[in-house]
Amino acid sequence: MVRTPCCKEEGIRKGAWTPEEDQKLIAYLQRHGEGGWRTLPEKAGLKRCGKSCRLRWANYLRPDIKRGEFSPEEDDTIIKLHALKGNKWAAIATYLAGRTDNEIKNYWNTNLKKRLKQKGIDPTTHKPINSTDQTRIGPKKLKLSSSGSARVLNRVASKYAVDLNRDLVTGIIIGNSSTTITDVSQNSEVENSTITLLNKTSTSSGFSDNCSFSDGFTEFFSNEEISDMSMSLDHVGLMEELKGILSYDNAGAGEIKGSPEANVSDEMEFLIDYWNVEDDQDLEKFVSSLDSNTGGVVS
DNA sequence: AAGGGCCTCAACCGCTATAGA
DNA sequence: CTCTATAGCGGTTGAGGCCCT
Repeated sequence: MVRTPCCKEEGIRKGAWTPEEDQKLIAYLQRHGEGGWRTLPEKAGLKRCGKSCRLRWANYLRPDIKRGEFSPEEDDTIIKLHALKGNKWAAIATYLAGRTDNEIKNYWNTNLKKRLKQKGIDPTTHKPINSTDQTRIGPKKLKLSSSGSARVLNRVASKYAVDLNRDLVTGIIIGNSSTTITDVSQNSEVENSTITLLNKTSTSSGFSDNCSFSDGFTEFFSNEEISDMSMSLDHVGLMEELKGILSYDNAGAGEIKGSPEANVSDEMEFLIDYWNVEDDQDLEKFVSSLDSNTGGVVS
């Protein structure tokens, strides 16, 4: 099937928007709200295609857009999220109130990327340049950086859950977990995902009792590593957040049958470049204890 | 002052995902 | 199930401004 281009008509304007066009678009959207982008231009008296109108609104005219320089905190958040998610600009934008995916993408390409390079860090892999083998040697404490630890968290979450749980863990890592946990209780999709996770891990002994994710977590990582990865949360806070997520709603074993299994090979694709054999071995040791309790190994 | 190169970022393009008929 | 419209995403482009020589 070949899609017809949205701007095929003659007389459709392209290029920079004039203040008059902006005013027409704002006025129309204030009266009628967002949506119906296909028919909007004609109704609003604009010689633009609907897509152009939507982008102009989403990236520039929306009243909640924050303009101006990025703060160091925002820089830090973008870098951490990029290490976790890659070029998923829309996903990254959800963690930065008032910033658009387009703005973050531009900022990354024009500023942050260069800055990382200047610091000797590969902006794609977030690993030091000219030391591609660095993470494969040396003791564990040296190879697990904060982003490495974050990746371990992601990997564990991925092993037991669908994307939404990984997002919750991401929330913890960048320090806005209270928001995401609040979202859990208000979003049935996230709730199901979280209960799925819980069921996977609680089918035998009960996850929040003697098969505690967070207990295993403290065995798996050193205090230094945990402290490193908690970033804006203290150690106890991080553990409590994890327990909170994993014991959400006190869902019992087997409450959800036939839940979609996380496809690790797909979900973990974003980690492949970062991961190394030792990480795998360490992780396997950790998760095998959970697997032996759940009776189900995702591979 | 001029002009060439570089940088920034709004806007566009091509594609996929999703919903509904 | 198929088809189509629409929304959304990520990559790319290009106009305009800035800087350097």
